[in-house]
Amino acid sequence: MKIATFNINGIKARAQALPAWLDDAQPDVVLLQEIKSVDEAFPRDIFEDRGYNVETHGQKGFNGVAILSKLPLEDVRRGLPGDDSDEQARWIEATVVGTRALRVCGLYLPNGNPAPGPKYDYKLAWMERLRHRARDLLASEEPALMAGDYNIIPQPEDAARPEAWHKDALFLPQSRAAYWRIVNLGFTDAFRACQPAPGHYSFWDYQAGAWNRNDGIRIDHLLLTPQAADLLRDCRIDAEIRGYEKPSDHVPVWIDLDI
DNA sequence: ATGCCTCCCCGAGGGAGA
Repeated sequence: MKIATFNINGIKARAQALPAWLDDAQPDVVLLQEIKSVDEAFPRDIFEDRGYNVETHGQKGFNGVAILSKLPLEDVRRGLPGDDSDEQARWIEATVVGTRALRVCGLYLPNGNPAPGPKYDYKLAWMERLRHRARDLLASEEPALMAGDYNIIPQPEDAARPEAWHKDALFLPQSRAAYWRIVNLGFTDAFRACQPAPGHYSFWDYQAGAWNRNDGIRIDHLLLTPQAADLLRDCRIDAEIRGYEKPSDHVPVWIDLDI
């Protein structure tokens, strides 16, 4: 089973590039971030015509997450637990019903800049809520994953120019500590498990020719529970589509699970 | 680089992103 995460930076702006990638890559499940659309305006037909079930958790203007799945989806839940006053659409989860059930969680973790400030406080608070959900997910002892745009550069080797990010919310020690506090509960970073080498990125800024200079960062991650990690066959980044027509600033990261 | 693009809101220029 091929499962991808992809921050598309607006469904309207990606109405060509996203289907083109789907037709080429043929993922079974896709976790989308930054759909920047309300549920009613999401172009479900594009995906249903290709055999995907579609579940969205959108909001007007920005944020918004979705799940596409060729297999049935059950027990869909929207919103990260822990703060009923949080109205930002950054979390959706569901069970993919195949030969064996797989719980998939799609997330768009807050950027947090500028740090310090209220946006950074929100990021750290959101990560603490994420830690609680992660802990419960591990306790289930089922194959499960949390995948999406984490807005975290885990290690210096995950940035082409780590020195440029030292004061950034994506790389501050406090941000990385919060990320590792979650991973170290018992998750496997699927990409690092398959590819130990530095120099692999999932985001390149639109500005200053970042793609042409390969000035990237790796911030889109798939974290697997032990029961899912046991099924991991491969993990790759489809970097080449960053150079295609009207790309997102992120590219897809995907895993192949033996399920 | 406290921002060189791009996306969204709308129907001008500002917020947000990373």
